[in-house]
Amino acid sequence: MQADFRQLCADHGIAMTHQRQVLYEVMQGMEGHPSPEEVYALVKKKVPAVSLATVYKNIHLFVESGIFRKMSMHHGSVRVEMNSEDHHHMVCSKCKAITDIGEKELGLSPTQRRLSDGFLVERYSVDVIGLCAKCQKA
Amino acid sequence: MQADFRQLCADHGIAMTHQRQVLYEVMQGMEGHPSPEEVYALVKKKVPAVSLATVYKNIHLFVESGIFRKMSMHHGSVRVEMNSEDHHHMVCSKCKAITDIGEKELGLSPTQRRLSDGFLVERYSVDVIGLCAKCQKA
DNA sequence: TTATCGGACGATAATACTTATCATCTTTAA
DNA sequence: TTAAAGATGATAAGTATTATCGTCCGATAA
Repeated sequence: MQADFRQLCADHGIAMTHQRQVLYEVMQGMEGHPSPEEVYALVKKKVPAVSLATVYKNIHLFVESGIFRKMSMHHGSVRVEMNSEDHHHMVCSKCKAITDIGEKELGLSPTQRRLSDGFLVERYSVDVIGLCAKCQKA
Repeated sequence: MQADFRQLCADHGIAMTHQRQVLYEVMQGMEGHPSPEEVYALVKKKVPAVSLATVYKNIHLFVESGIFRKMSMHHGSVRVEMNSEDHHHMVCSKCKAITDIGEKELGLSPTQRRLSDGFLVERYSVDVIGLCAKCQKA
């Protein structure tokens, strides 16, 4: 599996380092939209000398090189998307909780590949704003 | 028109002050997604003694009371939506430029009012990620 | 109109998050 | 194996935002 990560790095044109490997594995094991601090805390358990700056730098590197996808909206800090399925987000306007919802379940399948001004579509990202079940009761 | 703003404040349950009125009028005159600093710069021309903190506090107040809508995604700072038409956003994955696109033009009209886990839909906010015309050439 | 009181204001300190700097160490490629 | 390029850790600095607090303003009642 170290070989796997080495290959992944090669495929994405970045150097393979021990810190990056641990960071990648830790992030793979997390769900939802972890913050840099949360990732840092876990990486530190395996590499106590790791620096927060390294975590930030490599999260950005992973995002830029396409290994992970960024989803920073609605949080006060940078977040990375750990759900690799096609999905969107439900955002509660009251408690701000963010829940994933599958593309199919959302029942929204845009097809246009080119929009006004010649904008070339890569993908759609939908936020459904509303009230979660818990906040409806209150 | 001062009476208008007074009424608006009353309708939204907030007190009317000179600073708030100027802030509101300045923001009404801005397009796109101005940052607090940009708003502050303009307000300062009319009320030189205004504090940046007041601008922040009242932008939040306007958003919380429903006078304006927040759209903070993709920017490094809080942004307010000045386009009152129903619309979504096209985000260039290369240059990060954000352009509005009308609801109709997007060709996406979701209808579901209730989603999984009983989530009650208020509205949909769609970000189209892709390449703007300029970045496609380069 | 004036007195009163709660909320709003301005100045600025503090905080949260993120990035920059730089000396040292590790990877990569020859 | 070795030199060059790049990565790391420690920490300073930067950016955006929020908290604090003494003073002042605006809404209400008299």
